[in-house]
Amino acid sequence: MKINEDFFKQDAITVARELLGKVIVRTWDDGTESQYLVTETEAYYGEEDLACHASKGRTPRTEIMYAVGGHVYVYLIYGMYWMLNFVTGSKDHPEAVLIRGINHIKGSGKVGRELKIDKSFYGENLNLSARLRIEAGIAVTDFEVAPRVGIDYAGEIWKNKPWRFIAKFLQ
DNA sequence: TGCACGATCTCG
DNA sequence: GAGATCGTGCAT
Repeated sequence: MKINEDFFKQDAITVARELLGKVIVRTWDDGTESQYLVTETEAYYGEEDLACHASKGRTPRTEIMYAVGGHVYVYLIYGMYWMLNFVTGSKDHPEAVLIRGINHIKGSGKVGRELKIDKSFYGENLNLSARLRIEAGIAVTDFEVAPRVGIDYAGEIWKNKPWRFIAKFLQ
């Protein structure tokens, strides 16, 4: 079952938590589908969040984060890994949720590789996409909260925000 | 027009 | 512990 299309209009922290246990459905070029349960996420919230790419303002790369929730934000990191994010919140307020883990797969770089994410997914609308959609999955009430990973440059305040969510099942 | 660096992973 | 590998943002 498809989720409410207003789901991604909530703030990034809420969406990151609620995304645990949801299902990412990937439709491949040959028409077959694969389903992945979301197990780990991170929230990036607003220009004031120094760990958020939008903290440097609107650029061609971050532009999509300023769109209303429900769009896909992807970017290349370390020249080899495509990171999958979902834009959240309202128009003109940059927020996104990074998918760090699905099923048994841990590590956001591996998530992008498993789902065959690339530049062409940038800006995709989840409510219209033929390749990617989110469906209601199982309720996750047992999860861990932790600081985000790999953002030492963001300074004490932002670096320590407990905006990483890890589902406790299947660990 | 050039350069340093990253929301990472894999292999020694 | 280092290398792979390249788009982005900022300095020239």
